[in-house]
Amino acid sequence: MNTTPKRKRSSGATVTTVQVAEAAGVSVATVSRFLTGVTRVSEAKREAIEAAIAQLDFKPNLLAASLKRGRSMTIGVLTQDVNSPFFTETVLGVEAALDGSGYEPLITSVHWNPKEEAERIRRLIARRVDGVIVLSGRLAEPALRRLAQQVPIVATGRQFKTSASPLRGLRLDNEAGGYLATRHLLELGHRQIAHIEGWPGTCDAAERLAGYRRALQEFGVDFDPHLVTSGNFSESGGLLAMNRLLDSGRSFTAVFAANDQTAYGARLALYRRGVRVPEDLALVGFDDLPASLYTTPPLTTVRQPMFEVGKLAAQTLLQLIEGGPAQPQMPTLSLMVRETTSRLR
Amino acid sequence: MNTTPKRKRSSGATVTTVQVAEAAGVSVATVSRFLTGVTRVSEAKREAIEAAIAQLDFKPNLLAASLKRGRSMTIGVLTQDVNSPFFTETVLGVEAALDGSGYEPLITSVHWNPKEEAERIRRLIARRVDGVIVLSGRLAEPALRRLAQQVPIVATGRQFKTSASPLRGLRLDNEAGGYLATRHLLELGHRQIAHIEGWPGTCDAAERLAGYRRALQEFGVDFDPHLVTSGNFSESGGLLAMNRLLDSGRSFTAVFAANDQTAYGARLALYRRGVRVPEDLALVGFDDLPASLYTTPPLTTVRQPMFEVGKLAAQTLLQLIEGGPAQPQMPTLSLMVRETTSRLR
DNA sequence: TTGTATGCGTTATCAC
DNA sequence: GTGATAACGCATACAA
Repeated sequence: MNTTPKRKRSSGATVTTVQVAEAAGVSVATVSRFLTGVTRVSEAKREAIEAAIAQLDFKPNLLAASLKRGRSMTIGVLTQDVNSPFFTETVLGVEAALDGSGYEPLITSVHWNPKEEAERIRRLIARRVDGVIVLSGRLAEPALRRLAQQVPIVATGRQFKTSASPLRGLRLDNEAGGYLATRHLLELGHRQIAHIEGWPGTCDAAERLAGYRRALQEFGVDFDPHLVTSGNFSESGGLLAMNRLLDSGRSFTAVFAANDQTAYGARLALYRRGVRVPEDLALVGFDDLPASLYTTPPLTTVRQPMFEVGKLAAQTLLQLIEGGPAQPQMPTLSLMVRETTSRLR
Repeated sequence: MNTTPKRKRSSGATVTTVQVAEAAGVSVATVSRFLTGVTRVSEAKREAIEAAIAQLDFKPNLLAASLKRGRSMTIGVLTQDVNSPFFTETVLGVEAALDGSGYEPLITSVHWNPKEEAERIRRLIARRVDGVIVLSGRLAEPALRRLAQQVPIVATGRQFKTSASPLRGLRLDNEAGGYLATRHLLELGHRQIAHIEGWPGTCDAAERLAGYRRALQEFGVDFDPHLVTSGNFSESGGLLAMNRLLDSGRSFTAVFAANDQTAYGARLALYRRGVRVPEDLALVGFDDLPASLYTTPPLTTVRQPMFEVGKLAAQTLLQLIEGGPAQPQMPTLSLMVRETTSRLR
């Protein structure tokens, strides 16, 4: 130990259970019992301890407790982008589910970087989190499975082969969402429906496209590859894609964008060119971000119940930690009909 | 200890430095030195330790290290709403500043609730975080100052009387922002300029209003209280306020909204009534949220450099932790002229 | 450079 | 119900 007392807070040295015990005239064990509530403590000692704690301004050290217990009562939450409503809404759901459970979330963001993702999980494990929730992770399944041997993991937006290891995937039916969006347009009379894809190569993008194709087929509309152009789930991607579509010379009366952000970008491209929505062109998004209620006009979109997904992820993880079975039932997608779609005239 | 081994991971019992030391044929101290890098270790032992670590799949326990060191190398970040771009952008700045410093952020959200805020900080202290960053906190100064005696705290969106305790406030000049927004409208020829206030009673709201009044005065325009109506920094508040303004019968050609979200709501009210922006009415926001680049049309707004604020907050906190002086220089606000404002015709 | 011994603050085991 | 005491896993003062 240093002789100089390492710059402590004003109150001087840290006060520990030992000092509380001394001041209260009991043993540390009793103080600990009082704190954890695991065993009954007599009324007299209880009061003495309470007084001592108040007088000394004692704050229990969770670090020490966690070390001893072997559990930290924290769960790590990895988000790709703290700046995206899509993720933050899920985090809200996680927080809601954890509230009152005794567990606390430890949120970090990894910026869509799989290497950073693995590194973060390792550091969380080093911190001895009791479980990890990965939102829309990009880490390969084998790597994830290896990590799951050290700590239970629940990942959203993914599916895994087996549920042997404490690893669960929570995946919404994106194909059904794409189908819902496209069918809505078809029902409104549209037949020339373009699609701005999501990030090429991702499951989400592929499944939404598949749903789009299934709806077309169901209505007897031929699939036209020229009406499909790729985006990247971002506003700028949507803007560029919309411009490409407009410049292609193909005619179309509706657009299904792979997500809301893509739709926002597409909307701006249309505004710039004086194309009215929905009079000249119908537009449907995917996600139902909070902002979609206040776009001009409010966006028709497929609602992803991310709050519920977050809640479910946390509940599933808790079950995994307790050693339960954990076979979660996924919520379903729904269509939010607003003002960017109207009957074809 | 339980006789049942408390459900350990597949690899069996946790592997510690002791076992690594045994396997490598050295002492625990040497293993520790290898891990921390505080002292040189001979090449031979170093290799032996590395081999042992790899073979045993050893993961250092940060909890134990933190307990021993008295520092956890984590800093707590309190955000009011993980779901708001305003906060999440600040968090990004914090992460950027912390990156490479050895410290890791521990993010939690407290939903604008001062009681929860205090409780969260206490729990963070229990976890022995080395510092706390509070984003737009609502906790009263005395309470905050008391907590700051236990751990250094940096709070954004606030100012404090003295800098005696390890507590710093980081506040942007909101008055200057309100002035900037209003002057822009005045320069475009507008004279009847309405204002939708922020949350009544908050500093931010009051200062932005003050800036609005100063600009009016500077241009010799009388302040008309009927052109000011209160909002609450949210979309729905902006929508309601805009409707009130429109229904009041007063004439005005421009609106300065207290923040971007308010402007989004106002924009929707205008769309619903067929009022064109900016042809019929100019609109200015405050914050420059990422979404404001993609509204229809893109929103003219006052940019709050929240990323920089987050960075500055983290840097200031780090200095506080090291015991430095820490008198941060705040960045300034700027106007982002986009497409919701035009010259009065 | 390396090893020994001790302690960080708490919880859990055991005997009373 | 209560009190000694031994861990939890790691870092460091000290001696070598």
